[in-house]
Amino acid sequence: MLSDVMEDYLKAIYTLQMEQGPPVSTSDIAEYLGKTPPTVTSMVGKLEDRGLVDREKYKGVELTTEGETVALEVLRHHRLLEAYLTEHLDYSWSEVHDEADALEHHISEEFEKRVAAALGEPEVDPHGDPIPSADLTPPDSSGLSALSECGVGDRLVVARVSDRDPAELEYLSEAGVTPGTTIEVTDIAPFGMVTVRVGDDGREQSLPESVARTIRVRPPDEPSSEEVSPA
Amino acid sequence: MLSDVMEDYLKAIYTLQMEQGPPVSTSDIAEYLGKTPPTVTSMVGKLEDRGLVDREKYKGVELTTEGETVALEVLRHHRLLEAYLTEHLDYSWSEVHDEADALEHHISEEFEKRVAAALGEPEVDPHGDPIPSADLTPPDSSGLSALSECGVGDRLVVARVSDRDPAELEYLSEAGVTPGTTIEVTDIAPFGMVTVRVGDDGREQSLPESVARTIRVRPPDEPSSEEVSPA
DNA sequence: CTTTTACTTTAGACACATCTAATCCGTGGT
DNA sequence: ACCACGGATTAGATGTGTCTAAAGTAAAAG
Repeated sequence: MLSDVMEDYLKAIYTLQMEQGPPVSTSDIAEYLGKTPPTVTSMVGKLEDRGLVDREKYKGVELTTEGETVALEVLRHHRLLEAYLTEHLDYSWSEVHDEADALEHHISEEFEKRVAAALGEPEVDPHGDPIPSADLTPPDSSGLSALSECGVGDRLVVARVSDRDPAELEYLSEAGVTPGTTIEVTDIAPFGMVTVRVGDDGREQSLPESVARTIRVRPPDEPSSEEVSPA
Repeated sequence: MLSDVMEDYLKAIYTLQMEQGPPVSTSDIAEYLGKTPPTVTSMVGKLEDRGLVDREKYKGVELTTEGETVALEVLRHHRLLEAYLTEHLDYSWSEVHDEADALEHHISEEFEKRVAAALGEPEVDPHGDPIPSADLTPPDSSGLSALSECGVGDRLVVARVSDRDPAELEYLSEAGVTPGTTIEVTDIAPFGMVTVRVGDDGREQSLPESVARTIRVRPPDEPSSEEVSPA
């Protein structure tokens, strides 16, 4: 049996691994979770004892296959909940994260199944994040790049936005920068501020580098993917 | 801030007070929650420090108004969840209790509001238990009696059944003994076994005293109440 | 090659919820 | 009245997750 807290650590390590690749440092985990580094050291030790992470002292940690499976399970819960709350309980895009965080550890396998069925076995959540499949094979996120890495003139489709900061989500929602929307980069300022033309109505919108870094984009058209359709 | 565990204690004390009236004994709480008596003594002390229960040592405890409000809030969550799971996620009558127990401590006020709205502000859950109103005034359960206290020949309407034992619920569901159903007591055996004719199809069903004690009934017809209608 | 600096880990403490073992009421039986 | 017995409480220990303060390590800067 794994505690809620352990699940949170595994989810955090997974997320950080996705963002920066392994190994993940103690202080990054601490900052991500709002804990102190000694707390993280202690917890990571317990996770190692259970075979959920590999660790090299003073270097960092990496999820084992088993640890990754747990993280994917939690992430599946989280993202199914986000999708369900948005679709069936009238939550807005920016409200769902905290609710899903609170509930993700406490739903049964049965609940997970029924929510997935009610949604029609979706493959992405409202933010565009991929929902791990029921068999918990790692989802493939290749083919995406960060908006902050793109150049002026690039035409792109928004694939994913971060769900961590409600204020940022609110802003992006207003701006029309949502998964499935086509955008074009019109300017990049020296300090990283990216300006984009959004969708068909030609609105221009500037985004600080810190935000652009959290937006994942893919090339437009090319009939390869499926799910997202501009509403 | 109150822990999940404290909420469970308050809910347990509330339930026991409803069943047997105050004060509630340490060992009854311990048995209800599956804890040992010293654990309960210790927890009850903390609840007293916070002004949630009144206690007389070696006698028992009773909820304060504040403690009762917390219990009602938790109960409202629990019963709204039971109703929602049954109505919108295809749960059966007997499956909902454990899921609701796990989730009741972790839903936000917002979630509570939206679930209540999605259900049309219901006043009873699927077992017939009254759902405390949003303002948390104590629900009125007068006018109900236990099936085990009734006499041969009585015609009654089932008002509530206990949601504690899934096997019992399964059995009652099979038997057609559900809230809103009209029944007639046809026999009472010396050791308390009650036999009833159920609904319109004249099936007879015998229920041990331990079960009959958990079924609450009210007199039939008399246009006074509203919500339950035999489906 | 040494020193500084940034980060990590160890040490020690605390709060919570739980247990077992031992002690302590209070009441019902004699 | 007394005493015994059942139930309640105290005492003391355990496990988890957290913190602050102190010590340790590794890598960059001089």
